[in-house]
Amino acid sequence: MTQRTAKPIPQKPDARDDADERAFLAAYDAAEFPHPSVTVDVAPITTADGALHALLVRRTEHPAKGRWALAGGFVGMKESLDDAAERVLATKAGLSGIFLEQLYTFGDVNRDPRTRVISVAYYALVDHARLRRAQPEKGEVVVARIDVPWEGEAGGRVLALDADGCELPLAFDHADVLGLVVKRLRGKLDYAPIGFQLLPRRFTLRQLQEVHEAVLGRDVNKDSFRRSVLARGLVAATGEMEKDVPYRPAELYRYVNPDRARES
Amino acid sequence: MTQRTAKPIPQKPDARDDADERAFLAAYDAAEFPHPSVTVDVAPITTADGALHALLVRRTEHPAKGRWALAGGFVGMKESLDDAAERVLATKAGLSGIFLEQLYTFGDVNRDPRTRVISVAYYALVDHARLRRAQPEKGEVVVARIDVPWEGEAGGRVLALDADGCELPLAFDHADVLGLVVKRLRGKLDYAPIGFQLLPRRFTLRQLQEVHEAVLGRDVNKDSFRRSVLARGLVAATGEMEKDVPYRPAELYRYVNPDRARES
DNA sequence: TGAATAGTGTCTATAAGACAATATCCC
DNA sequence: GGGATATTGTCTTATAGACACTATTCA
Repeated sequence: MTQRTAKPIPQKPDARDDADERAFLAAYDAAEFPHPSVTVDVAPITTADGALHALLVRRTEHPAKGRWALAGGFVGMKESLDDAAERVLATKAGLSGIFLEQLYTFGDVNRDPRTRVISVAYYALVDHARLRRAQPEKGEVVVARIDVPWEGEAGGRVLALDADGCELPLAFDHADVLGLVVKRLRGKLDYAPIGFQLLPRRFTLRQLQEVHEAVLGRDVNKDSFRRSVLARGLVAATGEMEKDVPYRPAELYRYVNPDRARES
Repeated sequence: MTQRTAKPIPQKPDARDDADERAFLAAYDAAEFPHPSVTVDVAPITTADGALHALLVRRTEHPAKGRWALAGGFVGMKESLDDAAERVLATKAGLSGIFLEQLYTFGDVNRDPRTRVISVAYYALVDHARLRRAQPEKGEVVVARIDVPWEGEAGGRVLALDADGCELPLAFDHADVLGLVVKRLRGKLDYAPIGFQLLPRRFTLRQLQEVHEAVLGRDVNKDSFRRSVLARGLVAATGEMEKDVPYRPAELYRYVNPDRARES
């Protein structure tokens, strides 16, 4: 899912230190001091109608009851952060097997009224049709348009809007999280192959361009976009053509991992 | 320090919901389930002799006693992550008032042999002279050369070397943390003003170029580097000149915040 | 045939790399 | 003066944007 995985820690073969360390660990009491709660919050993101959209879940319990939130949940004691994010995405948003990456960890003292909660935020990228079909095990979800009033490239104050353009009230600091998602995606789009994650496996170059425009929030030059995408060798033509379009159909492309080892 | 700060959550003025939520919060017991420990680990980074260096502290206690680690500590219950990082940097590394930014959160289940520990990693950028002078309240520190065997742009397996080129054994997953620091710095260097953080307030363009070369791990073209730095308006000439150099002295420049609001 | 978009070719402006020439310091 | 680096200027090359033109589909 991400490039971070634990490597076994090579232990120095020193018998005295080993016994010493075992004794220390046996006496260690993790409950000696109070610990904060740790949650993961996942923002499932897609593009549609030239804008970024996110799946939000309605909170049925306090705190922030009735507001809209990211898919979140507490991290289990025997569960890595990545695993927790995957689980939350599957149970709270009904999505599995999609691109998922850690974003940032939010740890201000009063960000949750219950108690001290530190939240590790993730974003998930998925094509629009799949996000529309997503149904969680229970609860109400909405695919909200994420509106970032233009503040340079920053991605500042964020609004979530429903299909009628009405603002959806967001829970906790989730507006901040979504703002940072937008900023991160804008920053990564140029050098990381993330646009493909927002499309079905086969796509036209125009669709890819529209994804880029939706993420960046501005038009991109058609000619140089096509040139640079093709020149970088990130896509391969399939020979198939678009169907059921009222104009000349475009060729379908697919994403190719250029040299096997690519950053996630 | 970073751009993330809590905004007050606007509460819907609904009297019944309010009372409802107060009752819920009063009954909430944060200790109902076991919680992981949360730490911050800070990597103080500088450049010297054409390479990245990091300040490491020797562990005097188990676990990983005797090994070298980042400056770390547990996050207090009434302390934000950023505040915790600042405190740890001041007490464990003897550095304050320098650039500090969150990197990534490491949460694999067995990354610490004591118990479940989730670590929010930060990096701090400081000029070389200042890092050399850093003295923590107690404990032994070293400024280690960080050696990243070339793996494309990735920043992979990492070695920490002392002044004699001997490998310093690293504690926990801190080699992974340092690898990600290098990768992040290489990625940000081109578009974020972080090179300046690794230099004193006044510096020559050659010094800035040497910083870029140390971070990127490769030579950069002198002419176009000077051109692009000057064209972007990120630096301003001071009129002062370098002193005590055995060749023609270069002009000293300083970093200028181009239009007030710049990302951190 | 007309509307709409796909796809190609060419020209230009801009940025990056290469290289040469001159300037300025210390020894 | 000699050695070293700073600084400026010019030429070449790669890339991005602009624009024109042809191609292909459906209505």
